[in-house]
Amino acid sequence: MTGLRAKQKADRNRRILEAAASLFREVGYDSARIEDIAERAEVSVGTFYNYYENKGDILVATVSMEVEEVLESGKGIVENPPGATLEALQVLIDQYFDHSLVYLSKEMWRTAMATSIQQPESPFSRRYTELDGRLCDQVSMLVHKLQLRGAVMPGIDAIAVGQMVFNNLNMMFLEFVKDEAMTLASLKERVARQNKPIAILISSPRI
Amino acid sequence: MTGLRAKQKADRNRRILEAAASLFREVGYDSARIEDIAERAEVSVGTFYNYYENKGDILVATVSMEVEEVLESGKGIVENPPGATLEALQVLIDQYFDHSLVYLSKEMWRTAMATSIQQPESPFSRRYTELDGRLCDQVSMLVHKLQLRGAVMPGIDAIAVGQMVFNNLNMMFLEFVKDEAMTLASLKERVARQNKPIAILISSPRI
DNA sequence: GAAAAAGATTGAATGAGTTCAATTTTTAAG
DNA sequence: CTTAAAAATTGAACTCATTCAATCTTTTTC
Repeated sequence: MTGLRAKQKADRNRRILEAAASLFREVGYDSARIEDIAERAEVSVGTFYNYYENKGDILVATVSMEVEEVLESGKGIVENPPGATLEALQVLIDQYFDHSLVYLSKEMWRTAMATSIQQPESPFSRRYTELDGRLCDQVSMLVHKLQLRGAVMPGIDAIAVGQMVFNNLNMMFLEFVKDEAMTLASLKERVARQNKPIAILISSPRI
Repeated sequence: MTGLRAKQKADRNRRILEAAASLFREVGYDSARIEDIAERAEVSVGTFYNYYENKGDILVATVSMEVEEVLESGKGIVENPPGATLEALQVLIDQYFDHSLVYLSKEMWRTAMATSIQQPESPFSRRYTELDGRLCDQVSMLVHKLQLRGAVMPGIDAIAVGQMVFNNLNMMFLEFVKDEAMTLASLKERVARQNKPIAILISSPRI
């Protein structure tokens, strides 16, 4: 038996996720009613709740897919970063930022972040948090890689530095999505300024 | 005329805020119904909404009062910080953390933060964001003060460093309130480790 | 292949936050 | 003091998100 039940389940799950993602994009998160999502996915409201704990949950699921892409695209940069410390950090971080608004609006980010904070125990919030952790690790890995190459001084705690740089950029991104008027360019600029001191200080002195 | 209307307004506002704060403390945020808050404040539900845009708003207002106290208590440390850079930073930050759970539960922090993210335009969210900015400035001021004293090297961008340290501790605090199992002690420990590299690097070398 | 068990779906009912037209209270004008 | 205008209050009605007992579908058992 291939499992009819499993197949139907996977199919319904996909339909619900797609229905929600498209509706969120079309009318925004708040105006998308569960009833509408269910209708578009051709299931009942009750079934929706069988697949997702609540409305916020499905948004976080949508966002998680996005973060996964960002994570993937960062891999290449960590594999083979530019030589200078500050430049390497900026290239990776700008990559993160550039990806952020391709599929998601600031409003969607706000709601997703708010949900993951408010209900940290829900399965999709856990996934979001876990992905955040992996992004953080990626930054630490970059610092470590630069250290192996000699661009960053030995003896520096790469993990600690990576966490601080990541937490800073994450908080700055949060400010960015909170402020509709703030541009991507000004976000990058500000974070670049913040990264400069630490990047210079951890770099090996030129001989 | 002293303005009967103004007096009544201030009084109602105080009653609503106190009713909400006490109810949140007694039964938690979710279980406190607007109807109950209104009843305890001796106003109608409609009046509640005349003073606060929504339920989250009044929690953010409560939390803001708390942050104001933290800000105040930090002043003394910035005025006269310990000599060593890392120690000075830790004393200030631990002070922040110790204050955080005196009146507010993790659940209340989560909801307040989530609300201020989701509705950044509401008046009380603005206030919360502004207070966060002032906390950030306080950390920058500390770095600057240490710089004037010679503990931190001249030429370091104190504002940039302060922002990074603050954003990091803020994000770590967010992780802390998201995780019911995480203790205050382990939060402090982790942040201390993260602060160590930057604190050492910006410090003036011992002669 | 029939019957029982397990797993999913369903949508009407529930409940809490939010709105708004009617009403009351306060202030300003004559 | 009376009256008109402005400001606030009120609570019943409304809108969704969420729940759950009844029903239907799939799987397992014999």
